[in-house]
Amino acid sequence: MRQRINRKQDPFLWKAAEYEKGIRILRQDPWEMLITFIISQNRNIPAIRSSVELLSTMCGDRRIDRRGMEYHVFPRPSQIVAISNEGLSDCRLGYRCQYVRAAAEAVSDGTINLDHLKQANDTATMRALTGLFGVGPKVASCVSLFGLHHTDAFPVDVWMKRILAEQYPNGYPYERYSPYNGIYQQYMFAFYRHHAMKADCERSIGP
DNA sequence: CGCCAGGTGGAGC
DNA sequence: GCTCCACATGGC
Repeated sequence: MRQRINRKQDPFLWKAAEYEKGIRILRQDPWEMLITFIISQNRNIPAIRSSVELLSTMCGDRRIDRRGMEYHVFPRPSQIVAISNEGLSDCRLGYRCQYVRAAAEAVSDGTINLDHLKQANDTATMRALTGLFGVGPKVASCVSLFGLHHTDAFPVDVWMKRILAEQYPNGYPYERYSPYNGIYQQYMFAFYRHHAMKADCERSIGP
């Protein structure tokens, strides 16, 4: 995946790919990606995890692991549709309650078929996903990349906006890197976050 | 306490 | 098209 990155042409991406070469994109479940990324908007990671746990505990199937520990799997669409508004609100979803419900209903009643989108082209996929209430380009591209394995999907969140502004003030060469824009986005994102974290630590604890 | 968080819909231009 | 802004809630 790194072979088409030119060291002199794009030193930032080269270095990011070198540092983060072990990173992998999983083939996660598109339905779970859709709901978790809807939940993720305008929140930090601990708050996102909390809501996903609450939602699963509230209506996901119970299972017992090999050590006898009980846990809940991620709910199916019909299970989320069945939750009352009060129940959804108890998951601390805030104003995203209506987005989660709308998405669950659309998947549940067949308005959108996430599995079919695996074979669809990127444009059709983005159009279908952003047609859902509460799903914009960021969430749609995350579902495409992590859930549908569309390697060219390029999620732009607050961190990617910073990267693009700092490292690519004259524009990012999407065409050059197609169809691997999503893979390279992951290199850049991880690299930037790791260095931002490191910088934060050094500031707070000293050199 | 105030600001920010892996954004989006809606209003106004 | 584009630029503002409200939005619920929690972390720090």
